[in-house]
Amino acid sequence: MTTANSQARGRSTRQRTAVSSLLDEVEDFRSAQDLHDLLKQRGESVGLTTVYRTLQALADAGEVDVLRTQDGEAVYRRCSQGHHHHLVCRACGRTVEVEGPAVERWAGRIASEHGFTDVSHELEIFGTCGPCTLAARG
Amino acid sequence: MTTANSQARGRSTRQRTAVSSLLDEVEDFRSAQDLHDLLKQRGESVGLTTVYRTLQALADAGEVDVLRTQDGEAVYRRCSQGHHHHLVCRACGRTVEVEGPAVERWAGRIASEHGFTDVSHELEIFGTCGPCTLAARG
DNA sequence: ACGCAATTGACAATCATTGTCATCTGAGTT
DNA sequence: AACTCAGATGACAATGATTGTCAATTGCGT
Ligand SMILES: [Zn+2]
Ligand SMILES: [Zn+2]
Ligand SMILES: [Zn+2]
Ligand SMILES: [Zn+2]
Repeated sequence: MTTANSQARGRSTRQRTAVSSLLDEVEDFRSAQDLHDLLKQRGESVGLTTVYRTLQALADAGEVDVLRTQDGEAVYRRCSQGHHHHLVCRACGRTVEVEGPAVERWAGRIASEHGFTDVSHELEIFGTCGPCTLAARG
Repeated sequence: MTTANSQARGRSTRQRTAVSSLLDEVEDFRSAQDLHDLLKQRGESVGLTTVYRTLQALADAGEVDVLRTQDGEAVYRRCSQGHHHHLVCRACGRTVEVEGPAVERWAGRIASEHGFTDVSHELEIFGTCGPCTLAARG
């Protein structure tokens, strides 16, 4: 019989461990390619295809958040579990998780008022963080 | 001298007119490829490259809104001028423009609380519209 | 140690988007 | 109306992220 606790997470491999623990250390949103390069630098080389698949699996499992940069590239970040949004610095990528219960309610109400079902939403706030604001002033 | 009123909009060509007036008629978010196909159907054929360039110009001029589908494809729609958000059907693209003054205030407050400046935000609500919900039930 | 299904990764394939560049054309000028 | 030429077009190639393929590898239960 299977050891019951590994919640449909598949086998434990060197590659998955490497990707997962890298995500624990990096705190900004990063592309699959970025993460792949970082792994190579650290000598924990993992095939690019595997990086993509692992990230996808983690995203499906809700363990990482995915969003898209302005040019459509997917970027990943390990976030806290519950539903939340992001305040992201355009200059350096610094990210703060934020919550807005009122926004959640508002979105749900708007959607149902218009007869939409199976509702979800995406909300990101972009700006220039304190340090970057200072840096930009010289 | 130039006729002064054409606000840096470039020349008036058959192709640009075709794309622009197509956008007036279509009310959902559509990809460049979709719009290109629609034009072909209508006998107003326009090169795909030109469709892309025209959409980009319109987007830069703030005359169309752009957002990305879940798989990263850019979709375009002629919207009203002011700041607003969208309620979009995942299945058919049907779109409703929505406003949320409270959300605007919330986003600004959150950002300044964290020392961010030059703030903007993106907010889209996704769901299945009434007709598509019915269709999905058979 | 054994056996096999899950996993990996080099490589090819896909697909939206952008770059190239020879050709065409809008719109002033004569 | 004919002339000019910078801006515009479009067929085609190139890019770049992501996904598909499949033979070789490996985790893990036996
Ligand atoms: Zn910053
Ligand atoms: Zn939310
Ligand atoms: Zn619909
Ligand atoms: Zn807003």
